[in-house]
Amino acid sequence: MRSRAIPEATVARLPIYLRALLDLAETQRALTVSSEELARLAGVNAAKVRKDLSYLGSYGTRGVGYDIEYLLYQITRELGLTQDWPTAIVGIGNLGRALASYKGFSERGFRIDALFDNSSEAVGEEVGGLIVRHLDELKDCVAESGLCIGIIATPPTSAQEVAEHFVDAGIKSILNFAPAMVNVPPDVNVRKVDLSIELQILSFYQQRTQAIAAAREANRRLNLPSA
Amino acid sequence: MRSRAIPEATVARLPIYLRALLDLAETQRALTVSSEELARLAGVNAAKVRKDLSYLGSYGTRGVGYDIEYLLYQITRELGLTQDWPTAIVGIGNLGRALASYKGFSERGFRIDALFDNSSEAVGEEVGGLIVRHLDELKDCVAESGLCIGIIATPPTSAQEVAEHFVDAGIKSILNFAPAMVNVPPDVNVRKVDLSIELQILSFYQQRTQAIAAAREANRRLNLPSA
DNA sequence: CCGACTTTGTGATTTGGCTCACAAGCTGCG
DNA sequence: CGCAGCTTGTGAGCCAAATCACAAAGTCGG
Ligand SMILES: NC(=O)c1ccc[n+]([C@@H]2O[C@H](COP(=O)([O-])OP(=O)(O)OC[C@H]3O[C@@H](n4cnc5c(N)ncnc54)[C@H](O)[C@@H]3O)[C@@H](O)[C@H]2O)c1
Ligand SMILES: NC(=O)c1ccc[n+]([C@@H]2O[C@H](COP(=O)([O-])OP(=O)(O)OC[C@H]3O[C@@H](n4cnc5c(N)ncnc54)[C@H](O)[C@@H]3O)[C@@H](O)[C@H]2O)c1
Repeated sequence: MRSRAIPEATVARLPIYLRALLDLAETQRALTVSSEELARLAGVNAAKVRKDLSYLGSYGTRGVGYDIEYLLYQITRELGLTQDWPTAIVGIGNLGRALASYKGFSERGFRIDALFDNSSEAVGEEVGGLIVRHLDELKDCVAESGLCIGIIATPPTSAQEVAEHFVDAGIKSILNFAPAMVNVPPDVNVRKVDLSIELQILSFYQQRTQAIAAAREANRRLNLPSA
Repeated sequence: MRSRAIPEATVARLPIYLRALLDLAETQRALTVSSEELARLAGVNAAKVRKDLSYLGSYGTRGVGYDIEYLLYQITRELGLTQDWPTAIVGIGNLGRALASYKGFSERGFRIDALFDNSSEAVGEEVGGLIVRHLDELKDCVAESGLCIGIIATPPTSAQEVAEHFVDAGIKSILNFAPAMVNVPPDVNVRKVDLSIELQILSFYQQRTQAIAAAREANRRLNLPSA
């Protein structure tokens, strides 16, 4: 067995390769793909693709490329997507509803199995083919149906509370959409998705280029050489 | 003027500090905050906070900490959030609707100003106080109301097409929710948010810990020393 | 005003990941 | 079979970012 330490940065790219390979497999233009082409599809450079794939083992053939089906299988296996991951969403508001009715998750092995809320309006409602249950039922539900992944889609003020419910129920992987930090024991893995942050980063770079353009314009008017 | 090159990693954390500071400012417990406390609130370590803030200038006071209001203002300015950024969403389906009715964006200076779709069902409908318009009107609309940021919330097959509409209309900052690469000219900034990828990364680490637990269990049964 | 204490700001070092460049290895053809 | 042409796999060097560690600069109590 080789060194079983795949760099984090590589893990984060495997799903991108996976998607690109699925697209390739569908359009059946060829049985193999070169690191060059995969790089183009994934939007990274070829050396990075090769290095990333080399952490999984030597699955390519020199002079030919990578067998698409085989590579698909290996990445799927490495990411743990050969099994389904029963997933629960807590907080069935605007975002929770969108997530609950999204087909793309189950296509990738994430079966949304249960929805929870604590408001009497939401509980009992049907969303995306599931009945919304009360948060209090979470623990029993995890015990019964072996839920593995928890998604937080409540307002930020409730995020910590919901995280604690998840931890208490034995869930070890949490995806948090609320713009708030949550504290959990070290054996629980939390990932945060913050959509506002992405916009703010865009804002930073856009402002910067606008500022540069404005400065250049000002210089031009003053007949100074551009910096 | 000091070295105007803020590391990317720092830029990505500024919004996190901003949020933490806003929380602090609301609960008015103190006028200043130490790097230690800010670090705790932001979920990073204190040295990193200090180094990040030092890129903006020396806004702290030794022995005391950082003035919350002043730091808030500086980060806001640095991120370009002293102005509003008129934003458009294309693709008013499940996700687009959730985004359109989300109040958190406008609170942070991202005013959702226009919604577009290309299906006759969606066009004309009212969502979050705005009338959905046809994608063909995008260019005129950008010219009129100076839209700055474009959000793609269409299926992946349409992502490239929508991106080209944005580019054609002169938009320089794009946030892409569709799981697909888009190619744009180098002066356009695209950020991608892929929710499935986050789940897949969780899956990887969960599978890994499960595998380790299973191996340990197997060893125990065989009366071998644990690895 | 002094000395104990707190907290910043930043050089120095370490770490992790990216890129380059090329030998190794495969294919196919004459 | 040998050679030309690809493409992988990976060591080496490079660069950005994380962390460390501490002097500098402030506060506060007496
Ligand atoms: N809607 C978006 O597009 C969007 C975008 C970015 C971030 N977010 C974030 O996602 C989260 C959800 O956003 P939303 O727009 O869906 O909000 P929402 O107000 O529409 O829905 C929140 C839901 O959570 C439920 N809830 C509240 N406290 C709860 C608790 N303790 N236990 C269980 N359920 C609880 C509420 O009953 C409600 O149904 C928020 O944190 C928001 O900041 C949303
Ligand atoms: N819904 C979710 O929770 C979720 C989660 C993760 C990712 N996504 C991604 O976000 C995107 C949108 O998801 P959704 O669930 O809202 O899909 P959806 O099918 O509900 O909505 C897509 C909308 O885009 C419109 N559209 C299609 N082609 C268009 C075009 N060329 N120009 C303008 N409008 C067009 C459609 O008319 C529809 O209204 C998808 O790419 C999806 O993969 C969604």
